[in-house]
Amino acid sequence: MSKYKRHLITAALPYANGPIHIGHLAGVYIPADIYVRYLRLRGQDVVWVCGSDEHGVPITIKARREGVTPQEIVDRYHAIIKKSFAELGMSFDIYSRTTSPVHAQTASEFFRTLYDRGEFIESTSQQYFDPEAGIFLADRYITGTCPRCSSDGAYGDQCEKCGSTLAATDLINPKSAVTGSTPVMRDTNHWYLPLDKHEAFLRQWILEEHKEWKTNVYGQCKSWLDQGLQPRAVSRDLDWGIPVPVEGAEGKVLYVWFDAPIGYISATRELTRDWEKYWKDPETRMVHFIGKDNIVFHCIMFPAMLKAHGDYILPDNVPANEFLNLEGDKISTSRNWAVWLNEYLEELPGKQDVLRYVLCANAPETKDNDFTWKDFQARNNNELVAVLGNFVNRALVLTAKYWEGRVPAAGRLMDYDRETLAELPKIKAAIEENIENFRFREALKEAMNVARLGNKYLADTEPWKVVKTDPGRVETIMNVALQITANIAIAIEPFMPFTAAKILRMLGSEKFGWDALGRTDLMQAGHVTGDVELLFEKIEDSVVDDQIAKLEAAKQANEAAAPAEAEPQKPHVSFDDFQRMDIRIGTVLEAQLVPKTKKLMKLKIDTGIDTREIVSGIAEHFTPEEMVGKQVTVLVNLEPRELKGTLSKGMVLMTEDASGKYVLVTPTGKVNNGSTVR
RNA sequence: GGCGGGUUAGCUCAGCUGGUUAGAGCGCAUGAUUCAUAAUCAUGAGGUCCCGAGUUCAAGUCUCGGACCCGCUACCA
Repeated sequence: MSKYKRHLITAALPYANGPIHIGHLAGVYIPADIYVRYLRLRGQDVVWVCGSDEHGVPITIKARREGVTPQEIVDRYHAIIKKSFAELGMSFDIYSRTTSPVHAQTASEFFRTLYDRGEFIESTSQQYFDPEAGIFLADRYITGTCPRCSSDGAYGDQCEKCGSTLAATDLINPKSAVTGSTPVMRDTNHWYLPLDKHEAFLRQWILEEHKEWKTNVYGQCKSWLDQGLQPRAVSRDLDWGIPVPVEGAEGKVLYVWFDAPIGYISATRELTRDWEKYWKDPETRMVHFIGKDNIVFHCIMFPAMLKAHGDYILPDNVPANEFLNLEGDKISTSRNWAVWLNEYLEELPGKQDVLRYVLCANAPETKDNDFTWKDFQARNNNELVAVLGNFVNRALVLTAKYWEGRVPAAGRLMDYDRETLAELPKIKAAIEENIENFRFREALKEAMNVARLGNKYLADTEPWKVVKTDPGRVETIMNVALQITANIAIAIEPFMPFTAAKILRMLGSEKFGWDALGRTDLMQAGHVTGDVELLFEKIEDSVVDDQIAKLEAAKQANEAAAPAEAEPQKPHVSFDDFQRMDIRIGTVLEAQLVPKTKKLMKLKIDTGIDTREIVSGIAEHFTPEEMVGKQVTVLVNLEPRELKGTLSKGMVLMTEDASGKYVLVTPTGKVNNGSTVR
């Protein structure tokens, strides 16, 4: 750390299509906040930037589904996210957004610089253009008749009826899904960042020079590098995003993964005129806090972009965390299986530090971890209340009782006093060592050891007894206890800033710097402490029971209300089109898993016409045993296709339930094999 | 299937470059204590370190094979 003059810390930009949940917090924001607060306490020059990631396709889809503009979607979630972060005490220097004008300018300039230097591969192709909307159409926004199976409603990238992978130009009678008008062919360009060109550099930089990165990060990078990097497209045909700053690129925007990391730069630029020294001076140390899903973008793609640009520094470390589960299940927005930060803050007011503590103590640093409300309660009651809150309370209550809140003078220290106080610098060193190596849960444990030390000290010295025989000795004991209390306020500040502030209020002290940690003269004799209050309160069973019940209820309500997610209707087909499909009822005679695949099952089906083999992607939802004997609905004249060595002749029709499990479409009564569906 | 990560006490996790009786917090048991939100302190009981083979004087730690879990990716017509 010492060889750097300043620090630039980034936390992954949350995607503005939903609120923040505990998984985001435990994986990214709480560790980052701890790290930043620590650096600031040490008096380091540090800038922490973040903001909402507001471009990309999912936001446009959500907007369309709700019948509002993408801007309305991102405005809504940006506001929610920003507010809840602030309430939790996330100490960003700036929380910006990628729809800001500064970002548009920054991202454009960045792209343009690479473009002008010839860092992109430009690939020209013929692509459909919607003359009515005035935009190029992404493949998926074109529909038409499939050249293979003649069905209507095929998409420009593939036909969902026959499964053929198509080029949009193959479609017969193409239509724009945006306006319904007939698109025309025009030349269009896309830009690719040739990652392969930077492979040698990346290999050296990561695999040789950053062996200290976390094993998951290093391993993931090595895996990508060993497989060989490919050019990656950095533009998309979309009307939501930063326009590609090149003449004739109407209707094209920067790919969200090109755009988003530049958001870090933009945010810094919005924050300070001095932004360049944070991004371009090699004496700046940059650290990206992210989740494991972002490793490739932050370790391969963004560094390649920065390197191609040439002026920028590269990250010194990318401490990616694993994922947090909730009550044994994956956190899922679509299934509403999550603890949302904005709701937590409303329902458990004043408990910011409890959440910060629990999520840090249980952070998924090396592997996926589980958050349970029972654990939340236990950590609050058995650790925060019993160990930390209790010690601070004991020290202050005794002081209030014996000397009306006046700090007593320390007399002659006994060996045990000295030994106890000598622990403080050791704990300080341990916290530093752990935080600097991104081991926050261990660091937090060390910080809590200060309170444990205090509890033990009081139990061993027994001031409540000694006061009857040797009041002078008790003055020394309580002085020591109060020094320990002041040390706690410093040690926990990065982790639990609200509690640290509360302790300082109770002590009647101003904030100490990190260097004060370990000192034993923080509380001066005669100083009068403030009013004593409880740091934490016990959490009753009913509180966590309510939260668990809420989770279950939300999940069930979500499943019941599943139709809200129904796909929009596809374009009309003619009766003739429908009649071309030959759908029959058949019976499964045999079923077996296809070896070396996860999803495929080979079925032998009596269709009434014949007995044929069909390979179906249902192995994760059914066992072969339960398939045998079932009547199923089969599209029998689907063009045969070879799958894993078997010619699959037809398709078994399925739907899925709210949880995503496949459900067979079958007649309600027994019918003859070969009966047609019409 | 390919690749990455993981598998250590009831629970959640540490164990760095292989080396004495494998650690911590919580939980549990017993005892002490009463200043404190019945909180605290001490002591203790809990482990075939996923399985198998190998290298080594010595393996939780290295090598090979296998099982299971989580990601990314391919297969889903």
